[in-house]
Amino acid sequence: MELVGTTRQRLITATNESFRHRGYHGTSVQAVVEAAEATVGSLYHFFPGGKSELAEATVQETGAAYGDLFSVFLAETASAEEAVRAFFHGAADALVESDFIDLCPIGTVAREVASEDERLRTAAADVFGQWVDKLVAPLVAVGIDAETARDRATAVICLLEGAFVLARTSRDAGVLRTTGSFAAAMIAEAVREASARRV
Amino acid sequence: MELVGTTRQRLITATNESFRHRGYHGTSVQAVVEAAEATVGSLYHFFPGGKSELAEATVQETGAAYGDLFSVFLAETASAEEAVRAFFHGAADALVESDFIDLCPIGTVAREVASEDERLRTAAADVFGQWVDKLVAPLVAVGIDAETARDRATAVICLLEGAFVLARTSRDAGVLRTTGSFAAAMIAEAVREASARRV
DNA sequence: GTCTATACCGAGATAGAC
DNA sequence: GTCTATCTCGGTATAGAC
Repeated sequence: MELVGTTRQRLITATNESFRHRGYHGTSVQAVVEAAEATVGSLYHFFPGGKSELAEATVQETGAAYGDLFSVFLAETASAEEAVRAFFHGAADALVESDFIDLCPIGTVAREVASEDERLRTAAADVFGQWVDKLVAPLVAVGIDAETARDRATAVICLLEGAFVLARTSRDAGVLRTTGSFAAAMIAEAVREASARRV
Repeated sequence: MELVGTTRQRLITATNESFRHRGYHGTSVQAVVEAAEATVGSLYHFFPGGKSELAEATVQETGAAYGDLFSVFLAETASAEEAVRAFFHGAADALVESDFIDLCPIGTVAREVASEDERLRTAAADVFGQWVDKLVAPLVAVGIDAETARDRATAVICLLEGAFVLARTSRDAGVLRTTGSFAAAMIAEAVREASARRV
């Protein structure tokens, strides 16, 4: 693991890494502290709320990083359709390289604690909301109405999150590639319909 | 909770229930035993492999139950498209009724342990495979080629699994309904294409 | 801001009577 | 097949020196 950045950053990186392997309840603060080459004292200094607060920060920062990554794909490709396809394919590559580690610990953590840790649940919900918003923007920009754009974008995130589950479980990254094609096609279709309506 | 059936069945029911709230690592054998009104002795009698073996049986039996449920929808509706739509809508209702409990603990458990418990991972992968097979069958029956049928069926399961994550996280069952419409439309489109090719 | 020591609890699992 | 008692370990969190 990369031991870079401030103590706070290393703690978050180590937490994220552990979440990807074992989820929230499978992650111990002791193990996080060791992996981050920090101490429990430091952890409770930065995160007085303990494990839950550390998890919240990890979800928020990891979620934002994913959002930024999608923005990069949007900027580097010609359309939302292409960006979506590239994102799914990039995810497939990353999955294989990482030996099928969990690509979205946020989804895992959210499912584990949604019934019992409201702050952590809303943190995860906010992340998913931001991702949807990120994808809605370029769709609305090409003339798709707001509601349709939101439904399609949500479906793409569902497809992505579901493909993460199946791919990790079956150790088959191909799911992400075929699913990515559907997601891209779904976006392309919405764009076509919108431009046809404008004519 | 329903305290019915043999001790073994009650243990599995209680385990499933706890998985839906807290996942695998958040579930303790003691809590399971209490909820099932059994004892640790009984648990280790039926599941000598302990928690892991109990989880494996729970994943298998719960997975099969979901598969059977989909078969019922298939039998009671006129087409795979309708069955898919009905399944998603039924899930949305169940989610609200259950106060947004995890609708698919299998996905959660798989993500938590896929890197560390190979038997449990394959048990979950088998379940997802069976679900895909269940949906592939009626598609092939109406003339869709095997590969297309498999890709579409897989996408539907991804959509379902992803919608579970988002719906539970954001406490919004609407995601399951709109996503279900996309899933059904995707199936309907494949059916149309297949019949057009036959003409 | 970092460290160690420790309090306190609950985990999974086993033994052996019944 | 069921029960209780118990073993051993690791969990989160805190206290207080530095």
